Amino acid sequence: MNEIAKKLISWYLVNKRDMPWRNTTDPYKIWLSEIMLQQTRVAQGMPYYLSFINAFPTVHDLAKANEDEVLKLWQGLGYYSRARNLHATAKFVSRELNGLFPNNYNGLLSLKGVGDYTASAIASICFGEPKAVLDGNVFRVLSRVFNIDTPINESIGKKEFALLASELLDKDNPATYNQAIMEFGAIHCKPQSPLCNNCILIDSCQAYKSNRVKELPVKLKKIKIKKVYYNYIVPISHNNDTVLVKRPPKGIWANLFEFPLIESPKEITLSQLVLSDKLKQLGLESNTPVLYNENSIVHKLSHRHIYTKFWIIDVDEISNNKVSFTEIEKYPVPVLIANFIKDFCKNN
DNA sequence: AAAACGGGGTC
DNA sequence: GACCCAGTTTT
Repeated sequence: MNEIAKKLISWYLVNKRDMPWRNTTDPYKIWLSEIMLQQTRVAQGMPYYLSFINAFPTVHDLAKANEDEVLKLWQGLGYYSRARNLHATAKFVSRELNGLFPNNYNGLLSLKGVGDYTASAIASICFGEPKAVLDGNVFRVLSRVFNIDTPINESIGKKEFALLASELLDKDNPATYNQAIMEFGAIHCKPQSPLCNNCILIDSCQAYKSNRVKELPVKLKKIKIKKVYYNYIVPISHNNDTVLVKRPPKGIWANLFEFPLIESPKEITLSQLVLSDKLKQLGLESNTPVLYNENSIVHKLSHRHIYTKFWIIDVDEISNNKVSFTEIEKYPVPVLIANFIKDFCKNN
């Protein structure tokens, strides 16, 4: 075993955090944890993992659920295609594979929602297959230890780091090694304020030697944030019913529920809202909308800022997509909508 | 190769 | 405000 792998594993055995998915090699649990932790911090994913295992102890239980139930439990975790792919894969494994997950990298890679990282993680942790994981932590640790400034989000960089990662892998113990380098990146070789003054790799770290730790890893192509303007129409009937509609199966918040939505190129006023014939299409032209929030609520996602206004309309009766406020919490909704419902119910 | 896809933590 | 997180899929 190479010297760096040896040090990482020694460090890991002493410093690893105790996590529920670290006490098992059950592919179902490892798979679930890996999907949940894609682009997600452990602290954020943990409560979701526990509630999923509680609700769906086996892949068969998850397979039997409705997609709405799965999305509801996923609510707030983001990247909802993960939840839909999770459910689809559970149904596939339960029904087509007799509940047995593929036991190798290539088989795992064919599952929906399982890419190179996740297939490597499951294959190594559950089956001891010598595949090196390459995630944000590994990019960071390797870029620093070897002082590599190739951009990690371009294909040339991915190839270079993938080669290096597989060379460094301890092929006799890929499960421990992979978790060790990720854990080391997560809690020691952190993005900001890495703990260089007390580091097991201090003698090996080329970036530290060159005082370049802060600059690594290099990532190019900053994402551009788009502004969008959402006007939600919230009908309220006398007996406390409202309307929720299901979003389309593609795009942001796919298959989640929301109030009827009118998008506009910029913020609009009441008169502009009434002029739009959308209200007519919705059959909600009986009464005048009342703006609920004086200032637009800015909901910030990584790639867009959503400027949101909620408009309340009193109506006599609701014909389509009727939802009672007493049952509204059963529907999976974006955090933006959940926040509104919470605030609205507090004040009414 | 680039864009789309969430929400929350940290500095 | 900018960056990042146990990335994958679609365009």
